[in-house]
Amino acid sequence: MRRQLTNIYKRLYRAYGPQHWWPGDTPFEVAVGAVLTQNTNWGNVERAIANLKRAGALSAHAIHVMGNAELAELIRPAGYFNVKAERLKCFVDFLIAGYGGSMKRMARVDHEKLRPMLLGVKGVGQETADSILLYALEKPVFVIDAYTKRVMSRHGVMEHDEPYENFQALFMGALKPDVSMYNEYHALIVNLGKLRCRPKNPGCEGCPLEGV
DNA sequence: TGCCAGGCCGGGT
DNA sequence: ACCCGGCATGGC
Repeated sequence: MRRQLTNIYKRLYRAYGPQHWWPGDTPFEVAVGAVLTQNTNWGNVERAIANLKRAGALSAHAIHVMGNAELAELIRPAGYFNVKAERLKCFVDFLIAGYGGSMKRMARVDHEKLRPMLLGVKGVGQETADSILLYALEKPVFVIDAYTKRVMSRHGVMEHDEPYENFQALFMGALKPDVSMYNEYHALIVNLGKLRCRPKNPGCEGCPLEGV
């Protein structure tokens, strides 16, 4: 299994090169993006983040003091804007209450302790928590998402309906903890999913994983 | 035009 | 412990 997972990584990396994720200028912006991109096209998230920046609202304090309706209006392009406004608020409340609004201070917490705390925030599920841990806080945590399940199940690594924890345990049991590799691996999978590994394309023609 | 996008929650079984 | 409906915009 270790061989197969490293092989897949090497093939993707050779085919597409480094992805330099996460798209975002600061750890806080990465965390905001992680919430906004839930079941949502990244392009729409970019508009929402641009709105926040233009309004000078891309900070823990600004979001903390903003009304839910006003926040929802700014993030409207990201979809589910009412729920996401509340979720952003919950995350920001958590960040302010525990770490004075500082991602840097939150990063000092051991990730095995921090992960369940993040999961306790309403609106932060496993993928969002792990995206924040890996991409905003640079913790060696492997992120699983819909693409990962789709790609890996298609190549016989694991059944698609296995739960998140099983996929994550598979990767983290097989691969040494390595922040930059975990970062690239997940980004490459998403890139692959966007490009061609989709339900309408069962053959994956020309896919770098052909035969794996 | 309909389907899909880097999920998550709450209520029901 | 699972299953499902709801949440919503924009691109193709």
